[in-house]
Amino acid sequence: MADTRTDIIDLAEQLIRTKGYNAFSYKDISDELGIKNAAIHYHFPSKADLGKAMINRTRERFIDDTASWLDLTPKKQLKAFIDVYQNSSQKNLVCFMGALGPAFKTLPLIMQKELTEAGADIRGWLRQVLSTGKRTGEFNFTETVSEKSDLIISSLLSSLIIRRISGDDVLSNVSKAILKGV
Amino acid sequence: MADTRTDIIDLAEQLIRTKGYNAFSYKDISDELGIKNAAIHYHFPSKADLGKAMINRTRERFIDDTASWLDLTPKKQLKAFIDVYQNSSQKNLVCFMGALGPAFKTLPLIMQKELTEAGADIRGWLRQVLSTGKRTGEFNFTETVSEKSDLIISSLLSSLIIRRISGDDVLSNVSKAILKGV
DNA sequence: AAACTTACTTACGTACAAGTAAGTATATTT
DNA sequence: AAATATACTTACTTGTACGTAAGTAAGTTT
Repeated sequence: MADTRTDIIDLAEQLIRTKGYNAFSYKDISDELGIKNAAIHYHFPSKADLGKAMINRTRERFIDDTASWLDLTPKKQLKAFIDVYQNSSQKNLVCFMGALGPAFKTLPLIMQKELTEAGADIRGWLRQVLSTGKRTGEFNFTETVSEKSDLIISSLLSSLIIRRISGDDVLSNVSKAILKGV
Repeated sequence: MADTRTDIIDLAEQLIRTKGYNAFSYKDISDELGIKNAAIHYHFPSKADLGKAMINRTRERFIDDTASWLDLTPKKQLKAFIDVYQNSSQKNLVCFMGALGPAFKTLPLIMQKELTEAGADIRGWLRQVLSTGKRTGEFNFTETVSEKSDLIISSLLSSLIIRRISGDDVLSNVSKAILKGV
């Protein structure tokens, strides 16, 4: 039983994370799914609606994921978080923030808003995990929580981008450096 | 004395680093410079030629910059390197790798090649600086040189991207974390 | 002075993108 | 059985992009 709407978001996500928002078209999706471009407009009147839906779905998945990690220790939560990037790295996909962030200003406003909120979700979660780990003594980094959090999230995000450019498994190095330094 | 060719590359660089390669057009440049789009085609027959020229100029600047830092200690060289990003952060520009990397596959082959080489230049330079600093004892990080190098360059690169999304001065945090951990 | 080069402009061509209005077939509700 | 909603297709409009062929005006070289 094909759920066309879901299929469209799936493909949009893949296209955005390989080509970026500005370089994919409804035709890329309609060709792949064997439908007409107007069928996509039926589900998502504008391209901005589709982009927003994709970001929103990712946000909801993140909330579900982190909820399922609640019983883990901070270090294991951090590892689970890194695993999400590992998964993307294997598929040679950049994350949605890496895909959409550089051209932020070109995005429709409803996408900008959704993206900013998604980023705040993720950064907030990571700070909270690092903070808890430091309090319980599992972590003993010397930087502030904000500094460490931004260092970690930044390095994860662009390890996927640099992989694109260099072909090297940058995430592997970054992941080891993060875990040694925490 | 107006050097149109240089003006075009200047604008292309700014546009690529704010909107990305796929979202800027010859019209953006011709309007701004008060010339016709065909004038740009005169200097750069294809958009790929312009993109390649912009990357190449950045490469050459990097080579000049690092050459001028040769007498500095590794730590001061690292600081000078971070300053380049600080400068971009103030102008709210992402770096060229952050701008072009995510949509790498959509780029013309001549740009892909130039970009890959530019990335290798930068990563190679940083590894060498870290390696020297570790040997002389100025640095005492516990990670391998490759791990540390990739951590640093990744975190610098996307601190500019996350700044776009969040509005926060992420680079300030990242920069402090890097210098504490080296 | 004739030939040539440089740095453009004018005027197109082709392609493709987002989006829309109207029609249609199938299933569901009343 | 009639009306309505769902999930599309057909056919089109409008806008913009990259790129090119041909022309031109101002130097520069021979």
